[in-house]
Amino acid sequence: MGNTIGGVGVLDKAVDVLDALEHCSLSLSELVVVTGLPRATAHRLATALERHGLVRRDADGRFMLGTRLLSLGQAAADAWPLATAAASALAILRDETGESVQLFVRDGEERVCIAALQSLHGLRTIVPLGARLPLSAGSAARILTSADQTATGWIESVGEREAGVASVSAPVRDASGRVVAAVSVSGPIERTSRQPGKRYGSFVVHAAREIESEAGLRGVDA
Amino acid sequence: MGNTIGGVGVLDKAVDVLDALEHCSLSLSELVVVTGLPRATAHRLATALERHGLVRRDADGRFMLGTRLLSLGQAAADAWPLATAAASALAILRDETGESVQLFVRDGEERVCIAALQSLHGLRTIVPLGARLPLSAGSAARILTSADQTATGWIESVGEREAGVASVSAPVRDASGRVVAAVSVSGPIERTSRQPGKRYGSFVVHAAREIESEAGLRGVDA
DNA sequence: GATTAGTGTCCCATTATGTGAGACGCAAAC
DNA sequence: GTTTGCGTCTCACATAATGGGACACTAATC
Repeated sequence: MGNTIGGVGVLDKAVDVLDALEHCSLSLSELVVVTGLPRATAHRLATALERHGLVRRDADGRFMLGTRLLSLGQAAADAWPLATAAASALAILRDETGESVQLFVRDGEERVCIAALQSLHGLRTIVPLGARLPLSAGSAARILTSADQTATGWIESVGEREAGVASVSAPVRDASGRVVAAVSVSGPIERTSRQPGKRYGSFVVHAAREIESEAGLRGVDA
Repeated sequence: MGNTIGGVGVLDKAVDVLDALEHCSLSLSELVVVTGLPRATAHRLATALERHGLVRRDADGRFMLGTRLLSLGQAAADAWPLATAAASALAILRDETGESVQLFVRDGEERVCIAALQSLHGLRTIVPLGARLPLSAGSAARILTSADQTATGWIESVGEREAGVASVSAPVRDASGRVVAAVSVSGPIERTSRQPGKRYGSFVVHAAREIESEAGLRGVDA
């Protein structure tokens, strides 16, 4: 009733408030505009969230995301054993290739970046931790959607998800062979060339094996 | 009505659910036990949270923190300009001292770790990002509570907050001189000695100055 | 096979709960 | 002084959350 989309219950509205605060701090009035909630309601929800540390206020009284989200975010990251297991392998991969590297998992009809390290170059691809990307484009997306073994063990895409960006991805599989994640290297076409797989493919595949053994997915190391 | 403490509204109960899931994944029945909520209510809340990505379910249907918290956590971290500004100074401090380093800010009657790098030693202090520590103990706590200038510019504590752990902290101040954060180095007494300030004090103070100029708190660099 | 105990899911009458227009106090701007 | 904006709080109202209990299902136990 009233609200356009995605918000009828208290909880939905509360999430709307958090969403609104995700990108920048907001005064109450701004919050009202962004969320479309009545002033009194927005105020009540925001202060309720503040009571739980999910929202905090700066010196000027503006609302912003609270510190509780730091620990919850950290805990959510820990809930993916893969992400921690992949840390060192990703660091090595980043150093080997010099480009940004990511670890994606499927989550519903999207893919989520659960670990990422950025390239040290000035010009680089940036995929922030927690970013939700479509399952319809990008080499990692194809890894996560197709159950097939690729002949090479990796898949490349050039300018598919975003213009000027190329990427190579390899599947991370569990003991039963199911794809549980995708490791990716991505960077500007100018550096990666139009055959990124040729250059980075073997590194990515090796990183995937490394992650599997580190996470204990494949039993014994090899 | 009903619930013991801290939960009467939907929102409070929803937060209870998130709290319950912070440390481990839970089946519905376990969630019921932990939160004290009726089965139907716990189920409704958990699935509602799932709809928003704040909760997800593994293959067995167990509830755990969702991927949405990754991006919210990331956004919450970005909301502290200090944390990002401090990144390089903290890395240098960690390398100089070899010990774990943290950046704390006051949040209500607690202090929160908004940035941390762990020592590379096997034996090390671990203060996870987002950790909430008391304002009553530890060198960083004293920095955040006392507005005074210390003669040395740093404060040390030995075995105060936790046995066997010593730490040195220095204040990070804004343009008006108000303490906005505390930089800390902490490690096992065996390595830091009982006078950690002597060894690390100047490094910590220098890091604090570095963070101030990087964050633009002090106007011109110096 | 029948029984029991344990899941997760869903319904629906009841009422507790959140609602939001409007009043209020306080600044700063005009 | 007046006006305009802000955040905050109240309170009669009815919407929206509630939770006991029914249901389907699986896995032990008899």
